[in-house]
Amino acid sequence: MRDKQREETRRRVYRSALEIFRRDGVSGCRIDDIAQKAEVSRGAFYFHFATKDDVLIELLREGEAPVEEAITALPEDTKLEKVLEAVDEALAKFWENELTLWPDVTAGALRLYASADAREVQPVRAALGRRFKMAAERGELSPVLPPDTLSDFFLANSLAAMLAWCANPALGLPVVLGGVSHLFLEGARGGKS
Amino acid sequence: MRDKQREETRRRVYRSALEIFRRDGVSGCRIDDIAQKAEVSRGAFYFHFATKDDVLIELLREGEAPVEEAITALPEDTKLEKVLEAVDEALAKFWENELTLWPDVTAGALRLYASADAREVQPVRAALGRRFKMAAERGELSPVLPPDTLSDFFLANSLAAMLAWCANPALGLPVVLGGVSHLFLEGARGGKS
DNA sequence: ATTATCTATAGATCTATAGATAATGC
DNA sequence: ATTATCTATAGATCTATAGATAATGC
Repeated sequence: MRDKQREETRRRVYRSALEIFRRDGVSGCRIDDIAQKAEVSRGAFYFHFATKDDVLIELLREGEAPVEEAITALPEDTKLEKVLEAVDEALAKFWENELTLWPDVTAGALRLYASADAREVQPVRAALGRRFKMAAERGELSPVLPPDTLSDFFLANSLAAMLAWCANPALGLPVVLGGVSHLFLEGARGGKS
Repeated sequence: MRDKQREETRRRVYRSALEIFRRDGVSGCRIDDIAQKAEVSRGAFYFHFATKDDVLIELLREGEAPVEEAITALPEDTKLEKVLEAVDEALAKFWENELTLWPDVTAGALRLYASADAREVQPVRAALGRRFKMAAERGELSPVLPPDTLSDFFLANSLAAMLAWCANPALGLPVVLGGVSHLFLEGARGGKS
């Protein structure tokens, strides 16, 4: 009962915060406005979230779920190329309409990964790492670099692509992600078909 | 005389801000401490820099100069591989000891590039774009993607590599940048030697 | 009775701006 | 005289925390 109440308030604060972020920008908005929309005191915001960035990190975590599901939904022997296509599609679907928030989300993510808490659960990283390993065993990848490293490069690459897309959104997120992935795979294959 | 005075104060505020940023973190530090170290009023900080991020953007701009010089110092017919090596070296030299600041610098850069001011001078982007174009004419690159696009991908790639390096600095920045560039070139060549 | 959730609020810090000072232009 | 640089400070907003309330555990 208490748990339910807390989660309900937390979600209300969370959704209100994202609304206000989209309207006024993350750094420009006032916590008071978020609290007012959620019909709680300003203190309640800080009870649930230490900073504005923590709201964005929760959004980032929610965005990981569909990507992880897209990976695990595929048979284990799926060619890596198809796995990466699925990742791109899931990423694009979730973030395509968050152009305004994405720079701040990334900034928050950076602070998170650079901090000590980076050792927390990273479901997408783990799931994708497994697929890269299997692909390497099937001979789909150049053996020059370890599959773990390649997997991390791929994710960093996609992140960078989304930044590039923010600066110049005309191309559309699916096209940008697809282009970068193609380039990456060419390099990772290292001459192999 | 007035100009000289202003620039001197501005530089003192700039250097003090970076010192305090490194000591207390960007979001954690107080403007008062910066102003006190620079021996000016807090208002003087805001006179020269609208926000803390603007100080970081100035650092980013200063970091572009040595990279641009490293590019233009090479003969025009230098192989692209050598150009990228020079870029990596200049990047690593400037940022290697800024591990603490780099996540915040990137975050500031994102806000800049996502904003309307993104149309400002981007000397590195221009200089590197020229080299990619010349390399394409010499047949060093796959003709699948336009050289401009490849050039932007390379920069985004290096940015992503520096993020990855922040999360896991054990490898050392030159190694990480070199690895990513190698991977990129393999892909950009598209099977060509 | 104890604890988790949230409110109310004091004190810290920031942002915006009116005004002081000294250099510049005429 | 006018303008650019900087200071002083009022008002806005945030952060930290003491205390109220209501659910939980015994």
